[in-house]
Amino acid sequence: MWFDEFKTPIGLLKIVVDANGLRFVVFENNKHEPPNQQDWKRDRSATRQVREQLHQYFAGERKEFDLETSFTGTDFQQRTWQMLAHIPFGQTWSYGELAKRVGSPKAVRAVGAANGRNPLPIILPCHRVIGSNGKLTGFGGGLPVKQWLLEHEEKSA
Amino acid sequence: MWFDEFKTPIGLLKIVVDANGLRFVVFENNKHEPPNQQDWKRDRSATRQVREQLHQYFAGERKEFDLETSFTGTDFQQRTWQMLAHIPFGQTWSYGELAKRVGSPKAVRAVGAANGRNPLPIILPCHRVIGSNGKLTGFGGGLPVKQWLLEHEEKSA
DNA sequence: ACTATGATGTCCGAAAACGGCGAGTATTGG
DNA sequence: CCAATACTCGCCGTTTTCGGACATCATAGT
Repeated sequence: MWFDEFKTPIGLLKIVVDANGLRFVVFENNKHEPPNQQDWKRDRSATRQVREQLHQYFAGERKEFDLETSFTGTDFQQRTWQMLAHIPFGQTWSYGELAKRVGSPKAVRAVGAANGRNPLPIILPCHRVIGSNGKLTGFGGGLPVKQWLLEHEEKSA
Repeated sequence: MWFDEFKTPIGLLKIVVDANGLRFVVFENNKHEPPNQQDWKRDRSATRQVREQLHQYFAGERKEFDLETSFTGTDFQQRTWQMLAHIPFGQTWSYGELAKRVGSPKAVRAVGAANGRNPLPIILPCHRVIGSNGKLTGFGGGLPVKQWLLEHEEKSA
C-alpha cells in the first residue's frame, strides 16, 4: 500500500493505492478513516496517474475518470458504488433513484449508508446524490465540500 | 498467631500474623473466613508494621508494600499470588494476562479461583485483576470495595 | 478417581440500534 | 387557501450489542 497527499481547492487529499489500483481517497478530517495505516509508504510515482486525473478534474478539464480501482465491501456496497460511476458529470440523482438503479427500490437508507462509506469520493461521485427534496443532506468531507463540487461541475459543464 | 483490627476507609480490617510474618488480611464480611480463630491473641505491637504501611497506602503515600509474609497454598496458588505483586500500582491486568504470566495461559478460571482465595488482599493486589471486557467481575470484600481501591489508586497514581 | 465448581474468555447467532431517505400528515404563518 | 416546515413511520443493509454454549484448568469434596 502506497499513499500520497496533496492540496486541492477543497483541502488536503490523501490517496492510497495497492498493487491492483486505487484503494482510498481520504479527506482531511474524514469521518471513517481507514485503519492500519502503519505500514503504508509514501510514494509519488505510484500515485502519479491518480494525481494527474484529479488535477485535471479540478481544472475543469476532465469529466470522467479512467483508473484501475481496488476496493472491498459487501455485495450491496459494491453494486452501489459501481452504480455511482453512471451518474453523468454535472447531474444529480436522488437516493431513491440510485436505490432503484441498484435494484432495491426501497433500500433508500441503505444506499445512503453505503454512500457514507464510499472509499473513493470524487472518483466515484457520491456527491452527485442528494435528497429528493433537493437538500444535500450529507457528505463525508462535509457539506460545504459537497456543495463546492456540485457548483464546480455546474460551471464547467 | 496474633491479630489486630482497625478501621479503614473501606471498613473494618482484621490482620493476622504468625512468627514468620503476615498471614491473613480479612475484610469485615469476608466470604472465606480463616478457621481456628479461637487461640488467636490480640496484640497491637506484633502488627505495628503492617498497620503503618496500610495506613500509608490509604493516605496515598505508599505504592508498594515491604513486609514479611507467611501464607500457605498449593503450588499454583502461590505462583498466582506472588505474580499479583508484579502488577504495578494503578494498573490493571485481565485474568487472561495473569494466567499467561503464571505460565498457564488457558487456566483463566483457575487464576480466578486462586484470586478468590487470596489470603492477603490489598497487600497482594488481587483487586488489580479485572475481566478482559473491563468489568470488575468479583472481589472477596465486595465489588464496591474493589472499585474504591481502583479509583483510589488512579487518583494517587 | 471422579465430579462439580469458579472473581474467565472466545465464538456464534439473534436482536436491536443506526444511518448521507422518502412519503404522508399535521402545523404554522402568511 | 397555499406553501413551507415539522413530525411520524416504514424501509433496508450494516454495525454493534447481548446472551448462551462451550473450552479449559486447578481445587475441594465425595
